[in-house]
Amino acid sequence: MKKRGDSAISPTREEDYPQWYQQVIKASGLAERSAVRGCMVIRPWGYALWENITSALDAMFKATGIQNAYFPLFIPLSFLEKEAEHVEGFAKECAVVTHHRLEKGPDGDLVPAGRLQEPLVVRPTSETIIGDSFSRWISSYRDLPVLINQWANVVRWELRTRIFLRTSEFLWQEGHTAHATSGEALERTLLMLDIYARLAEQYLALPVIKGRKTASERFPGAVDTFSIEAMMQDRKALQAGTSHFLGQNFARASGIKFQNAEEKEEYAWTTSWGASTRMIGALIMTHGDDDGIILPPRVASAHVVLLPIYRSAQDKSAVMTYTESLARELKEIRYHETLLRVQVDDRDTGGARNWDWIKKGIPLRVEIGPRDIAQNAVYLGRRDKGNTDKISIKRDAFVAKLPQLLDEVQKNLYERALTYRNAHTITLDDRDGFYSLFTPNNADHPEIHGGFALSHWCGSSACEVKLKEELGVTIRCIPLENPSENGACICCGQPSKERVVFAKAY
RNA sequence: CGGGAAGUGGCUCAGCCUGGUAGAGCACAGCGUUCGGGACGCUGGGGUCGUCGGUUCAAAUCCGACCUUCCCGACCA
Repeated sequence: MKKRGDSAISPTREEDYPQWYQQVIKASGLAERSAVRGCMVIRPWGYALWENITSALDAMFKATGIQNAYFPLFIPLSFLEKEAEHVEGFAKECAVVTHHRLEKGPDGDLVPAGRLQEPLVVRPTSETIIGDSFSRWISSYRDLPVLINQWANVVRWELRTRIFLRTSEFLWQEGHTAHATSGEALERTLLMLDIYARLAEQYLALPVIKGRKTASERFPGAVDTFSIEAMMQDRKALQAGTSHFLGQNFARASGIKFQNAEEKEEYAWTTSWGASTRMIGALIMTHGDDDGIILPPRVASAHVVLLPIYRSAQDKSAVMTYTESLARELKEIRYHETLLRVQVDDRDTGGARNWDWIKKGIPLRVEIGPRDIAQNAVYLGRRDKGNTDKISIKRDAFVAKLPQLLDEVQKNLYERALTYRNAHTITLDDRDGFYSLFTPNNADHPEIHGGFALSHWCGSSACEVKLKEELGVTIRCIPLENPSENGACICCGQPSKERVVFAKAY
């Protein structure tokens, strides 16, 4: 027997967190790097997870009156030039299409030909092209609100990519709405933020902080940006969804005007909001352990795998019959809004088979052998427990308890994550303590350190810049549910009325 | 884009300093023995050593350029 380490993934989180992240993804079969710079291939196990996330989100959107639509991948360059701050923020890091044909070159290679009169930008986000449609769809207050979402891919030519967290191309949804009043638009902005928080907490088992971004972290062209922020196991913050109140800035840029009930012409008030495949990165880094990823049952690519165990051909036929009948029975069981997703793995690959599923993060593993059949039972392992922590349970009881069992796993994951976040969220008022929290002991190979610091901030961007330069720490958000409290800025000591969340971030 | 490291069968890597046309472990296929177990034995398939160019009788090995990946930083809508 080949000896392996105590854990399936090497290095462990403690040893090298960034490397652990890469290895966990590789071992899980969620995704892999592609031949194209900075772009990933999402494999079936990862795409199933994404589909479960999207269908949950999509249902929540539609429940609030959102309709899906689709807009072009290409945006005329001039569109991006319409909103001044938007130009500032998006001028860089875009893929640009300049030609529309390939011709055979002198060496037999293909060379671009047919130069476009106006270059097309591969959408980094679609405010401008959707705004163009909105400007034609809207002419009266009776046309409002317009509530649109699109599921799409976008391209941002990031300099440093990381699978799921920041890839050149990624999948997301972007919602765009237009309203007759500022108040209604703001309400929509916050409603969508709530939906993201609900998705994170109830489906992904990620505790998040809802908050407002500071001016320097705001979406270019937005009046106000809100986000949900989660803590990863290296104690860095990850923004898992954003919702923007755009005021009338984009309406003005795209000419989205309407006549109000008083017959006066007005610009519409717009919002935009998005969540992406990055959420999968958040899920991996929040729940993963040194044996791989752990999928929360509400979105898991599959809920349970049946692992038949047999020796003789005779055993095999009995075990397979039992396994298949159990699989059929399980597939009928409802779990929240779906049916149970059941896998049967009858490969004869010894113990490696069990480890494969551990690394894939499936919530429940069920072994079925002659011994179990004799007792009309199954042998059950939970991914949120140790890999040898398995129990025998009567088949009937197992079937009856399954949804409840999955909910226990779901709850356990959420509570573990919340406990971790709370343990590393520190209320800090002294500057030295703040600096030591965010300074690693080994600068060349930083250990896991830091956390969320709840500290006062005077409101000046000078202090933000200073802390970012000296510590690499930024204000992740100003929590929405924030008690008013008098204090002194952690950086400059000027008076402050509330605490904000400081952290290192992805 | 700046600093650092690296690119050799699917994966992890050795070989490179001291040039002579490829190795290991894992994975994979077949057979046998096992088996509630990340099993063992035997046999076998698979790589023109990131790309292009240079030096040389000869290059994975030396030189140059480029590409890509990873880490840190800047950037991150």
